[in-house]
Amino acid sequence: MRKIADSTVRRLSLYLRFLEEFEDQGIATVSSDALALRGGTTSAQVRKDLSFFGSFGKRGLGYAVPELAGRLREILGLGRQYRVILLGAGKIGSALVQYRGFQKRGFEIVGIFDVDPAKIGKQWNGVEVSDIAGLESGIRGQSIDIAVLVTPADVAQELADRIVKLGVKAILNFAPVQLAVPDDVAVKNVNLALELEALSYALTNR
Amino acid sequence: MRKIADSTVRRLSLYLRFLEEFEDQGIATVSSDALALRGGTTSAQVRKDLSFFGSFGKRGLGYAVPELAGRLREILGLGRQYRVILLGAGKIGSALVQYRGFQKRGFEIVGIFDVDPAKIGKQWNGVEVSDIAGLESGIRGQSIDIAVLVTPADVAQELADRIVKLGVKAILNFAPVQLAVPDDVAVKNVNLALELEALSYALTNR
DNA sequence: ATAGATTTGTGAATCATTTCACAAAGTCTC
DNA sequence: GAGACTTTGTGAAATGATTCACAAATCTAT
Repeated sequence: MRKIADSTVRRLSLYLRFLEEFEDQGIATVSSDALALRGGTTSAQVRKDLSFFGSFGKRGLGYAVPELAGRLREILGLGRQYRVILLGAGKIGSALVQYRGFQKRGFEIVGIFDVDPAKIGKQWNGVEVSDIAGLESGIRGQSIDIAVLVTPADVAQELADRIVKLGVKAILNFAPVQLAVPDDVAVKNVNLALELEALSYALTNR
Repeated sequence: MRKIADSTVRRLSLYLRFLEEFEDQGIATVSSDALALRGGTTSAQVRKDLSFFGSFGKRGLGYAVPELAGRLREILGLGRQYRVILLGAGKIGSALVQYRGFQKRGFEIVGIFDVDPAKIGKQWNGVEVSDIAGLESGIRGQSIDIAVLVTPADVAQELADRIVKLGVKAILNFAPVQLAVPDDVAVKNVNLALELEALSYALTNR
């Protein structure tokens, strides 16, 4: 498959969200212009984004809302369950476990690991927190799709190495470090400090 | 000032973090190549990024670590305190309040607001949670630099409108919606669902 | 001092993304 | 069903971001 820009994939996710809104409102068809308006972009951008994957619209009419939503779910790979482990049972991890959007989209947390003896053994939303020392044996045989790294910066790389060795191909990294991983492992970073500093920059340079 | 790409600003933040690491290790000078290696980019990229703001290096030698760090702090506007309010006292909000990096970089949480009577009145890290109905009177006269939106999606836009009216020029938005704000207000989105779906896409299309 | 090795700063070239603009296909009205 | 109107899909053009490549500046060693 042709290389699709990251920005395009992000917009597809947005479009899907908007389509679901429209679906709830009982709207049957939508034009690229309406989608663009909702998402703060242009109609040409919407059509170009979709055109990478096929042609889903009807000229003169627009897109059938449920159909396009279905196609986008397919493209984004949302038609199945993903098995997720959480590395780090701190504040952010705790917030994530209870985040409903997680479950709703098919991302199921099947394991939580930490080093803190005070946390190990506790039940978190029906999942027991395990000792991270037993990571390898704990998930033996199970296939894990995504690992969420919510640890201090200084152990993030070491843990990334361990989960890569276990065959995990996708990492959502909250630790404020730049992870080094093989090319076939996808990493997305959520870096709060970076966002704040970008705001600081915006406030300073106006 | 010339328009600087968002990606450039993000990289500057990264460089600053690396420079601080080097400073801790007592390294006095660093080449664009060393910085690039640490950040997973190229030396030309580093030099180009910096060149938008001046020329800070010495040919044949590299960059003086503390000096460049200082310049970057200046460029990013990190030389001062920012007054931050938190809208929404949920799980994520709670995690943010205790996040040390926040304080360390000069972002001070001066107000927390929620609708839940069970939360109003509680002390969070020394800051009292206030009724969001009193937002306008609560911050009267105080200047607020940044608002962090950690609310359900359905009230996010309404709250954004209210804080924009109060003169806030920067918003960090955790709600999974696309906010509509005037051009002179900077918005950064942190959208967990989007990141997960980008990973889902990456896992699907390989 | 000189020669050779480094490393910056930056135009030019390349590569990537977005926007334009319009033919083709369809809808809607009367 | 004819004509006016809408809206898609997509090459081509424009804009934006990254990489190349090299002169100029400085350092190091002798």
